[in-house]
Amino acid sequence: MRVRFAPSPTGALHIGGARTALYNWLLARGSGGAFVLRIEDTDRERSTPENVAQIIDALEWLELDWDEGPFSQAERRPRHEEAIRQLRESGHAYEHEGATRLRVPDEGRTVVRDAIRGEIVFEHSAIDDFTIARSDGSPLYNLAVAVDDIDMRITHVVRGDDHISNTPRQLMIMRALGHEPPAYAHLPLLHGPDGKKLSKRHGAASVQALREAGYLPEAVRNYLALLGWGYDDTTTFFTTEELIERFSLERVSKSPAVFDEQKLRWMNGRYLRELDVGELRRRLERLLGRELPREAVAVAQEKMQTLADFWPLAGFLVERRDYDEKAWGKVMRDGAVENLARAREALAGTEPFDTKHVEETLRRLVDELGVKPKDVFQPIRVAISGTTVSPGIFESVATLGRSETLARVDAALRRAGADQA
RNA sequence: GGGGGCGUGGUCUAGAGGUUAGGACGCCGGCCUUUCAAGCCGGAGAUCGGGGGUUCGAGUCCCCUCGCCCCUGCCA
Repeated sequence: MRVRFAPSPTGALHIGGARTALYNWLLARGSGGAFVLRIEDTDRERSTPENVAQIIDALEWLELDWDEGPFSQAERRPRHEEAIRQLRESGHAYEHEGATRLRVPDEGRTVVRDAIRGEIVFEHSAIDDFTIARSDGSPLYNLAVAVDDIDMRITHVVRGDDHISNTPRQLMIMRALGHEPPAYAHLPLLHGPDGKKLSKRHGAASVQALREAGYLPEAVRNYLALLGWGYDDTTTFFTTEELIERFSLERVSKSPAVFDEQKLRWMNGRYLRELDVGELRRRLERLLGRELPREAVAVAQEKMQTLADFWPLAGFLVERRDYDEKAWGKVMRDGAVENLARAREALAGTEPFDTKHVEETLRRLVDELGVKPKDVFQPIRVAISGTTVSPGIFESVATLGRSETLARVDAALRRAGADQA
């Protein structure tokens, strides 16, 4: 099996393209075949080196490696011109106002045998003679694709649904050139929440945006695999090996799917929690560009859904930050300040200062004061984290350490005192 | 306009004539409980786009219809 991913470099790779690449890659890896990367850059205005680099970058991040390429379609122009010449000489194409058009017979039909949709019939009467080369001689999309797929000995063309209508044209070119076409499979398109085909206009849905938002490539692969494909009625999580083994075109659905970031977040959280702390720390440090204490990472892990969640949730374990005024106002009232002062005394004597002993200390204090747990815990939480949401309070306090915890509590007590005065 | 594709809860899907239409995300409630999550338990939500047929029986087969999307470019 020889498959290819042939994006046109129009900017960041969006998830629709990423899914097409993934499916092709799964097919190649599952069959022991080859995955060819070809950049469709014959439109010079849109194809910039930066855009090409973005695609390569996205594929690398997704860990979808290719066996051949990247080939530049533009660089194959001599071969395309040769094919155009051949078509004109054989009478399959003719010149019209300087451009070259393929002669489409009025009679007959071209049948596309699609692995996902079955046979699709196109009556030739509905297809006009179409242009295969501009008047300056440069080859156009349908010609270049047909020639390249033949030359690169592609056996299965797996691409988006939006190419179905172009398929009979490409088939005609291949046959006019004397070649048997490969097999085809057209994937349902990915739509935005507005129901339209996904494009750059739906901004956030690019691979680079997902990376920046803190998603894991393995989670993205799993999620993307399920957008348009299903294995059975219950399995949701697949290792990449399982995807390679189980993926098949026969089970690809026919209807368009809508990208749902909430579900991706959920799935990403599940993958995140499976990571060992060291690995999670490495990934966080790479994303945030700074070193992080292992303990802070361990404490935050169970509450993160994306890597980007770490800082807002647990950044206070790394550096002090300002109080959230709403949180302060809500918690630092009634007996809160007094409870906080008592907690300070108790923690000052806690030995050793670990999670277990911090918990014992604070729970004992709750008993002594005869208040509800949160009357003691929340003021501490606000004092050390600045807000009402944080990882577990005992772990947080222990991770922060005695001196830093006491310093922050003291600062909060001073502020509370100033408030009253 | 012409051609093509698609239509199962808000979303992703299972279903290849006989199931109380299954699962997942999200949502609601409960448990847990130190906040928020996670986890566990439970719940609401689909007359399978609509209408006709065929059949003892249709989401599954046939016809019609509606809706959405794609192509229709000297873009890809």
